Amino acid sequence: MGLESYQIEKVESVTMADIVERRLLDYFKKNAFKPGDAIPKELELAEALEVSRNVVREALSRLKMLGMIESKKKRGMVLSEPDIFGGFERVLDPLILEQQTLQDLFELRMVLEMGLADLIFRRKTDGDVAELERIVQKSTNQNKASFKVKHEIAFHGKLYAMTGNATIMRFQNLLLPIFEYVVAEEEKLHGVPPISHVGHADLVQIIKNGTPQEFKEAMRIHLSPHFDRLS
Amino acid sequence: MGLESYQIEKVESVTMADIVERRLLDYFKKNAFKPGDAIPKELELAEALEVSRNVVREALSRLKMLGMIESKKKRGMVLSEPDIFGGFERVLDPLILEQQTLQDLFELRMVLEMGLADLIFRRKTDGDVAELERIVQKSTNQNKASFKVKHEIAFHGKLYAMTGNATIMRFQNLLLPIFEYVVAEEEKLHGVPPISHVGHADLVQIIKNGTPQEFKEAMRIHLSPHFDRLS
DNA sequence: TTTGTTGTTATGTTCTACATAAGTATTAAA
DNA sequence: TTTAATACTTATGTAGAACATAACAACAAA
Repeated sequence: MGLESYQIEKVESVTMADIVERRLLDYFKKNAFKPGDAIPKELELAEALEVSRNVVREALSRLKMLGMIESKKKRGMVLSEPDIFGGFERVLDPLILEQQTLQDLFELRMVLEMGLADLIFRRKTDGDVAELERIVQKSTNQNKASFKVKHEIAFHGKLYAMTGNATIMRFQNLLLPIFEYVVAEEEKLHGVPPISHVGHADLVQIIKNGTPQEFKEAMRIHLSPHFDRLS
Repeated sequence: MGLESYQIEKVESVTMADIVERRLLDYFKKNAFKPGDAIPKELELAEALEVSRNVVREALSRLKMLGMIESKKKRGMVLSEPDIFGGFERVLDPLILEQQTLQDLFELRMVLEMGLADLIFRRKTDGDVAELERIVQKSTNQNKASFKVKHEIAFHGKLYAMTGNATIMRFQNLLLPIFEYVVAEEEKLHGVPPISHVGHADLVQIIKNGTPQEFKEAMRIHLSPHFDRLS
């Protein structure tokens, strides 16, 4: 019988900084702290938690990284509106993420793109459509690979921008390098995917005169070369 | 003319820990570090960067929080597969996020839900459909509000699970409390939204016998009470 | 070969000291 | 009295030393 049958769980050493970090987060939630609220001084926290100031500073440093805490000399520290994707951004390195996670993120971006339709149609303006047409226009002449990538980013980026949702916009921008990395890896293995039957120009026409339903179907076809490669 | 026209940017004090954190991340990327690779000792880093061991430890502590680094006494530290949404999770407190961000995340979850169709149809199994039917069945009798919430979570959670995408699954689980919070806030303002014409039972039938296109439209109608309240 | 001992080493934790910026109070000048 | 310059105070930022602790390594004992 192998060792794994004993369900041995590896002992991950929990440090004081881990505990203090957890305690601080709980403390903020329990007391309904809001951005702008002052939080106790380092020495007070150290005393209350019965750890050294150093440990407290390590925990605080973590929350500062997330933008959750801001500190000024003499004034002390205040809770602040965190950068919601700050931690996510730091971790998004294709080299350190598992292949499966990269694949998952690739799919996630496609899922987003498919789901954008209703927001886009709800919030599109004539100006938006005009700019999309301008973007498509510029790409008809160019053929260089580097330009094509830029064009892809400009077009799909504009689609996200049209949702009027800054958070979704930011999220997709973070996902973009992962998407490109996975596409490049796929191309190494299976060659360049066939060009889709539905291009950007078609999508723009649908946004201009069509319906969300048509857009969803068109986007599905547009992305199908990628979709079809999923396991 | 207001001050804002001068584009005054607030001076955020950059600390040594901020710089060292940045340097470490760059260092890992530049040298193509992979999970499992050993990284220099604290003292070596401190010496190389010409800062105190304390500062190095603050920066390392941040990366440890993200799961990017693991350390063991004597053995030293190794790079490791980070928890991709670890930082995100810590920051997801409705009380400290801006109202607009909460709204954005609410929309993001709906966008996800709309976009799931193709993945679900591509990967559904008979067992999945059976379980969905079981979930719907159980809800027909119950009426209590608390049960309804649980049922919502079970049903939509199962939909995400059917995508076979652990990352998307995790993401939606993190988004869930935000979604519920926003729904609760909306109900305080505008009362309980009208029940949609398309219920869970209808969605299951479509998954069983219908097409992705039908599912997308059905999901749109199912979510429309929420959608219609968006600005 | 296995088990026990001893030393070594890198991280974990604490303590002290001082630098620095930014309020606060005090004093001097108008 | 009001204003400006001054010194004082305080909380964070940084540095350095010291010791605790876990885990590896090497050797000795069974």
